[in-house]
Amino acid sequence: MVSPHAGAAPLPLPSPTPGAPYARVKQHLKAGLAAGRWVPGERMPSEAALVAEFGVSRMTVNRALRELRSEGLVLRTQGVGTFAAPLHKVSSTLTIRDLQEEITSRGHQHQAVVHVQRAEPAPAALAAQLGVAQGSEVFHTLIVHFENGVPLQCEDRYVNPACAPRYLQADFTRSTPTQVLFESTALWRAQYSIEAARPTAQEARLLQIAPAEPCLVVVRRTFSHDAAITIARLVHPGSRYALEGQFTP
Amino acid sequence: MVSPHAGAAPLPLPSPTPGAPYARVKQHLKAGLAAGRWVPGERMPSEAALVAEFGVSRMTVNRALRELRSEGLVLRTQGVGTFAAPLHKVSSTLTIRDLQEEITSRGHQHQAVVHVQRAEPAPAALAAQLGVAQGSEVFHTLIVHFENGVPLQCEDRYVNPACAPRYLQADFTRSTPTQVLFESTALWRAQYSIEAARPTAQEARLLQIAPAEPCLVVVRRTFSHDAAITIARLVHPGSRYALEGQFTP
DNA sequence: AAGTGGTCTAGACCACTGG
DNA sequence: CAGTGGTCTAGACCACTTA
Repeated sequence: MVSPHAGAAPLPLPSPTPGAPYARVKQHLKAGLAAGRWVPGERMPSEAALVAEFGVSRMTVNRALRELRSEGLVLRTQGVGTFAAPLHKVSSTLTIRDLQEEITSRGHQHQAVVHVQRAEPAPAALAAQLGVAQGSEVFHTLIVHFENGVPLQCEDRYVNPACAPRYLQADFTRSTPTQVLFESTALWRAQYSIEAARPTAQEARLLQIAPAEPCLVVVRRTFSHDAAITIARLVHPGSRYALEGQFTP
Repeated sequence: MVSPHAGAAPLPLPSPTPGAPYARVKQHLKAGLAAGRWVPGERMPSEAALVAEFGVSRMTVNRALRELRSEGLVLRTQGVGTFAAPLHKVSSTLTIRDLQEEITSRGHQHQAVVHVQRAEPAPAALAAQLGVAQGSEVFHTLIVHFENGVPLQCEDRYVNPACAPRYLQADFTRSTPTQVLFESTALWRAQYSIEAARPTAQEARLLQIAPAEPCLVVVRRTFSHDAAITIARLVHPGSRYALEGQFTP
């Protein structure tokens, strides 16, 4: 047969399962895993076995298995075999969205009030984290974000000037620091810390909440290669904001 | 040439870049994106162009591009082309680990105290969320987890009996509810909500904290297919616990 | 030595988009 | 129509593990 499609019968062929062959193989295995057909750690059919079972080429079943592995559903070891992944590791991932994107996607109005936008000498601890000389100037912004007039986030941010020399020229009532910083930078990595804490006196005032109200505090450090780009402290009133996410294996 | 390797020159050939060809193509594009060679939204080389440039087969560049898309770095549209992904979406993912795993991986001691472990008639709201008849019995556990003797998490959990009939027989001082529930279930999905809030009076007492201390509250609903397995409210003292995570594109 | 996964190729057909 | 991505194949060579 010259090609998989050229050789197909001219009839519409009641396809056993719709979709591309690699997807059918993948779906079959996924269903088996969901049904507990293979206990975690148990050996699963080899590529050769699946080739025989489905009558497809090895590349096709290989792709199905490769994707299942990238989804964390199976473990594969060269020379050994494919195994159902032990799902004991209940670590999962949560999606964090950009606040402004979140607000506008809800169809609500986003508004930003800029309280600080200037260069400042960096305190020692901060200078170390940003990787700049102690006492050298860094950019500092303090912005409060509103959703339909309600203060939702207090964003206290320091930026490494070497990474974004024009940062202070931006109009943060129109675009957000995130947009300004990352519109040109393509690849970066970030560290998060999420905790519950009381706001500082200033934060309570800016967010118009009681000083004792619990707040969700996200600290985000962003790096490009090894240079630190920015450190942000994002404070949200606990009564008005929750991080939500989904996880599907 | 019969095979890519069979046809290779007998010389060791100073390989231009180490690694598999598809990985080289992928890495080349990734580096270009990191360097800003293509502005977000800009058109990138077609598969045919990359085939010519790297002297590899189309399947190979296709795999590289497919993986880049699954990593969210490029967008592809059939009949149109491949484009650098707009990085405006600064949504990122955060890893949530199982608390017990976290404690033991720190080399610390984990301890659990069980305060409630019984079947109860489900309140209306809960019955709806678990998808059981109102007033029917559900399993309820209330467990406090300690790290080296310090209370770190108050776990209030309801379980759908149909999904785990033997749940109440477990010894939760030895294994955790998570382990008991998911040692057999292979595929599931979960919804998270993370917020800052004050503890209830009972929670404050169990966690040995002041009633006004901010707490990090994680509510996790877990489903299998469409049946709800369990709903858990995990309360952590803000002063003792933070969720931490990394994000790399 | 046999079995397994990891990878590559050359060429093919298809569906879709755009001019 | 030409160009693009989406997919499949049959066969190949390799590295690795296990017996």
